[in-house]
Amino acid sequence: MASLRALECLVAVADSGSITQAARLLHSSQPAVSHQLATLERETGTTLLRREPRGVRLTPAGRAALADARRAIAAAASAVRSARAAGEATGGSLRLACAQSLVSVLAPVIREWHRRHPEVAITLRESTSPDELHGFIDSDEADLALMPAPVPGRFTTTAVAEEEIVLTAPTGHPLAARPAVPLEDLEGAPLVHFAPENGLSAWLDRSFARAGVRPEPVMRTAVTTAAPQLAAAGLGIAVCPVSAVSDGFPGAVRSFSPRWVRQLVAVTSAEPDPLAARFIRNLRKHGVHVPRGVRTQLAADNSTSAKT
Amino acid sequence: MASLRALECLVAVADSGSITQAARLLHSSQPAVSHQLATLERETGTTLLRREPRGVRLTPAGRAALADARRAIAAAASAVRSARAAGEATGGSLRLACAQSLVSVLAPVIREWHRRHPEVAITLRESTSPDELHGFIDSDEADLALMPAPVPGRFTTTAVAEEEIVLTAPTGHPLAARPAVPLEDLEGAPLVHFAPENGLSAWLDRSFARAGVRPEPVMRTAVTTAAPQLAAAGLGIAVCPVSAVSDGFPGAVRSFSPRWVRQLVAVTSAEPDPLAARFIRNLRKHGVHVPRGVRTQLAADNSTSAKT
DNA sequence: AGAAGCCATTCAAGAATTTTATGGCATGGG
DNA sequence: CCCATGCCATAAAATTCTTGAATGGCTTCT
Repeated sequence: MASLRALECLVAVADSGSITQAARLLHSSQPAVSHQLATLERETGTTLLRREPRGVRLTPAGRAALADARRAIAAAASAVRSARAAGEATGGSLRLACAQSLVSVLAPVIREWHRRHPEVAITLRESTSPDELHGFIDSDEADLALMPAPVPGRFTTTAVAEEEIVLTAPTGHPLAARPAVPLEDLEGAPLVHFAPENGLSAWLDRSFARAGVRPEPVMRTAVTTAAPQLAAAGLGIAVCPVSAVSDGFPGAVRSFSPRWVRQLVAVTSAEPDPLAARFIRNLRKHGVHVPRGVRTQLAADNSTSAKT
Repeated sequence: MASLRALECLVAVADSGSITQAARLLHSSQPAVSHQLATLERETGTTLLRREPRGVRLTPAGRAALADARRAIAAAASAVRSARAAGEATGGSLRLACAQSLVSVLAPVIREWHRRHPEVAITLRESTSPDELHGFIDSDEADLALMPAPVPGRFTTTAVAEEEIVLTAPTGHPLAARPAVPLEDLEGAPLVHFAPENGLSAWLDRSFARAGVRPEPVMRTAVTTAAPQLAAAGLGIAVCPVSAVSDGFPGAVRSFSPRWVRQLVAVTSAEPDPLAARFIRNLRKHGVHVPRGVRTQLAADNSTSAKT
């Protein structure tokens, strides 16, 4: 393969009409350029330029190579420029993934990011299944996933925020009578649960089991935001992240007592690359907006990147 | 500037997902590739790939550089391919120039050439002025010019063909009574001459002077092919290359006695480059078709390229 | 004739690349 | 549990490339 240097020499010679001048342009010596050109001619098997008393001029073969040589040089320069831009968050692309229920959490961060880094192309995939999110990272379909803890240990996680788990119920429901509800009170309560493909399903079951409480599932939905809606419609209560409760929710929303929160973490397959790292910083710094005025708490300062 | 080698490494790593594999693809050793990538990362100031236990994967910055890297490599390869193609007459472009009157001589050669080398882009400029043709070569606006001898000594010329100079006259003109006309007979004859900007003008004058004969110019035209037409229309006689006499010419055409020919030469600014040289060979070999059955004679075999 | 500009060649120094050898780390099988 | 395997990084040596200095040939201009 022809070296880029040789192609630069060809271009410089074409532009200046002389090897000596080209050497000056390239901050090099005349024999060096001469040699590069000779090498290129040997490789192409043709004369690229005619040597004349007052300089050189391109042969048709030289002209033929010239355009591509310019392209090659430009592309190489562009390659390092693109990489550098991505490193400085002024270019490149960032592929995000997140749990479906967290889109509303992520959206304002993305909006703010895009305002500050309009050159970075953002892609967002969402999923209700933690396994699928893990798969996105494993198979390198996403650079970074935002999802609730816990996460398998093979990933690198950065704690980003905490999200409150709340009880939702129809207005006037007995459980909603108190400002904060002990988890034990859910024993036997009619629960709008989640379908197994929704990651919340297994997680809630684990949490209930750990607390020794057994609500009564009356139905299941895969759509996270649907559960509180269904509950408000009178089917029972629902337990879900506060981010799944839409603005203008037509039911009651109550904290648990004690407050119940889960970690939101940024997941990468290893130490985050510069672009992802910067996004993660934004994620933590920018704060996370959650509907209905219930503020998701920012992670404590000591929640740094950690391979669990 | 990033070396092409480093970009190749990046591409190979992206394709194979591992530095070791990439090294195999590149017929190189693993540390060599590793080192190239490290250099590239140093130059771009970012990590291009994340090292993981089972290989590596690109960071966003790596992805950003990847597309351009591929382009650069492709363009570089294309550059040498283009040059090689031009050297073998399977590509490139050839810029021809010729005396206006010789278009009819050149046309069939170009047609045949184009049939055999369809990938070579041919450009043809024409001019009635030898000086302008010389200028095309001097200023590198043309690779090769076909024109009548003589040519200033600074050029390299290759004799290509001989072209007969003929007398044209209205049918029944006294000078046309004989099958071949001695040049002396033109003394005092009414001549349709050429305008000064037409190269034939000065050349004819020189030739007449050398022969000691003085025809009587009755008018002048800059358009070579117009002279025989005007002569046939009754204005007098005309002396011009046989190639300027169109097919179906409505007058008499006579050779001189002895035959009067002029050399047609291919002019280049120096030793012709491979593509031009090949075209010149075609020019000589293919033979030159001339209207009205009067064959232009091929140059003798010993008329080789020569710096006069 | 001499000066100046341009290019090719030669040769030695310097730089960059590659190889060889080695070590750390994680994974998977006996 | 331990070893074999596969991956990458590092270090040092060898090789290869590239460059620079000096020189000579050529042509043109003065």
